[in-house]
Amino acid sequence: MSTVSRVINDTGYVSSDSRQRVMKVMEELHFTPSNVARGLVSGKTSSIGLLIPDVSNPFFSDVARGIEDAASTLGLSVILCNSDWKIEREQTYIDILKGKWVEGIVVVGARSSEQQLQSVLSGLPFVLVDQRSTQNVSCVWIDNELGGYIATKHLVERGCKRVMHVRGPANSPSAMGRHQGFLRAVAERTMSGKFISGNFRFESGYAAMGKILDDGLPDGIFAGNDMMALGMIQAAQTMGIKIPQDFLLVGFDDISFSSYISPTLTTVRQPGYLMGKSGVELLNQQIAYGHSKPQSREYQPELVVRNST
Amino acid sequence: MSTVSRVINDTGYVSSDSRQRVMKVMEELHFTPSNVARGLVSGKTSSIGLLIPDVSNPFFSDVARGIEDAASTLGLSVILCNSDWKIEREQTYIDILKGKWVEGIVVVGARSSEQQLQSVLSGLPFVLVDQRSTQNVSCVWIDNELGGYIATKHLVERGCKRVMHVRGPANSPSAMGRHQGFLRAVAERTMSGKFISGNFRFESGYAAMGKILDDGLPDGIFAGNDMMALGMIQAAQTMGIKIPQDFLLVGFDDISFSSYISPTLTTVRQPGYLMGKSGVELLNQQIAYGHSKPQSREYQPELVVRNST
DNA sequence: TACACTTATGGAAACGTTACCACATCAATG
DNA sequence: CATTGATGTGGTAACGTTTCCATAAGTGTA
Repeated sequence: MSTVSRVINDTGYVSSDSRQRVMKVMEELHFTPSNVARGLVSGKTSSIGLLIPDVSNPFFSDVARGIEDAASTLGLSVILCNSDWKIEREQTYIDILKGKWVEGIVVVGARSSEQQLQSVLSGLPFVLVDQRSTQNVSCVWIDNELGGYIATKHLVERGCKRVMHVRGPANSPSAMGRHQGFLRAVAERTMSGKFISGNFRFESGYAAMGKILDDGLPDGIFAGNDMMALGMIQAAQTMGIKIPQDFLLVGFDDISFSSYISPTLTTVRQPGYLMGKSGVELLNQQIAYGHSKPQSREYQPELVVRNST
Repeated sequence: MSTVSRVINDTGYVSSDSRQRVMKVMEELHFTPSNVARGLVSGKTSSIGLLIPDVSNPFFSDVARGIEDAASTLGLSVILCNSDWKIEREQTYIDILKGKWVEGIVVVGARSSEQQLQSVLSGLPFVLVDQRSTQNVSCVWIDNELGGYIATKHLVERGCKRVMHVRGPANSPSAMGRHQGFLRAVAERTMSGKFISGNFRFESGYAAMGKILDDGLPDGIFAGNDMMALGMIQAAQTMGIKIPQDFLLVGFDDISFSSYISPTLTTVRQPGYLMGKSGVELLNQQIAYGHSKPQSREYQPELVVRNST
């Protein structure tokens, strides 16, 4: 019924008499308008997709929370998709999301290349979060290179002579950026910058500590993220190595646990919640204003000094 | 076109000639069938709602991951809703989810009463996770009372004479159960069981440590969850109190950080991932087999002994 | 030949909305 | 009085599928 539609959407002319009658009946029948039917006719489903490696990872769960909060404010629902960093799962989820006519997708820390995403999504708005765009795509990111530089410089300024980096996985742009920042800071002082590779997980930080000890302990270590730093702290504790007495340690991310652990961890803050929130805002602009020019939002990495240095 | 539908759903009679032609065209046009239209006609949207207090909380993000994995296996998408423990937001989200015709809802650690949920959902399948049902509703839970008992008994067996409990918020059934288990264990030894209240967050554990010190330090503390236990560890460290030398500490949940911190935390394990997974399985049974008898799945709390005791 | 059954195809209704158009009433204006 | 504009109401097509029905050709059997 047209009049019912007008009442629900508060559009057009409706006499207050009809309005009241309609409202009363809706109340009685516990009537909830169908978003599905609405979506079919209008093409707007008020849903967006969230493609993220793993919500149970503390950094990503922060991002996810920011995304859901912002989306909720805009009246958008979020469909959660965990890709586990697998391109194949990313593609599968994208197909599903397309079938659901989501209005856009927030892609967090994806493995698929931008070309892949663009071609698969074929026109569906999307935003990259925690990843810089080289093409013409909206994105939210921080300058990982600068972050790596800041972290390393902090170690040097604290008087470290031999610094090391435990970097993230080879195929991660973030890990790459931080590593380059590390190398730049090291080069400035004509120091050598040794590094070993991890996978961003606690266990790999724990394991790294063993390898490092074999090579002789440096006096400063920059860990590619907080989870690995926590692993290193735990390993050091087990080995009787003291932080910051025996070496200084800097992490990256500033997940909440970094300030809950002992020693509290000096780290480079990445505002996950905010980045998620911004991602949705940019996405919403694309959705609302059609194919406007893609925008990027860059956050500055920020050193948070705590007890580990 | 009927034939296209038959090809897509692999149903009815289609000549291999037509099938090939249809598939070829679908390929060329990058055709993805619309779940929205499908949902409208069939009433099945292949989506479920996830109503959870806060995904950025480590225990819940584990649960959420379990839920998404299980749902994905069953071909269901998950719509994420963070309620922040607010009844009002729970209700709002439920209305939204109903409008979206989700096939069911997994309700994790809700504040709304079962009666409220049942009346608002009016027939829509749902499952309670991390909460026991007193009505006739499917649920996945652990015996919090037993968990509290085990934790406290462990302290007593380790030789504690004066034990205390830092419990969770008054309106949380989990907090209540654990507290009761604590009281039972204490009563068995005719000990007095003092307690103070927190809100399950790190900060409240940190704050609790201060109050406890004013009253004189007990030799064993059972914290209502791991986050508060971590807060207490951190506070103790600041105050120069040593764990387990000065007092023993037991937590609850076994979030991953409990084994990443120093001292590693003795705790009562609650299998969040599995509980989420089971929740979806029970929900799916309700969805698939109509209103079959509600089932409940109970997990046993399990003591994990580490260095804090 | 006549009948039944299998295989194959397309037409039409239905799902629950919204957008658009047609129409009706009433008051104000010239 | 005729015209205009504001106000209000209901009919109908459309969105993209699936389900059901009608139809038709081909094959085997009595």
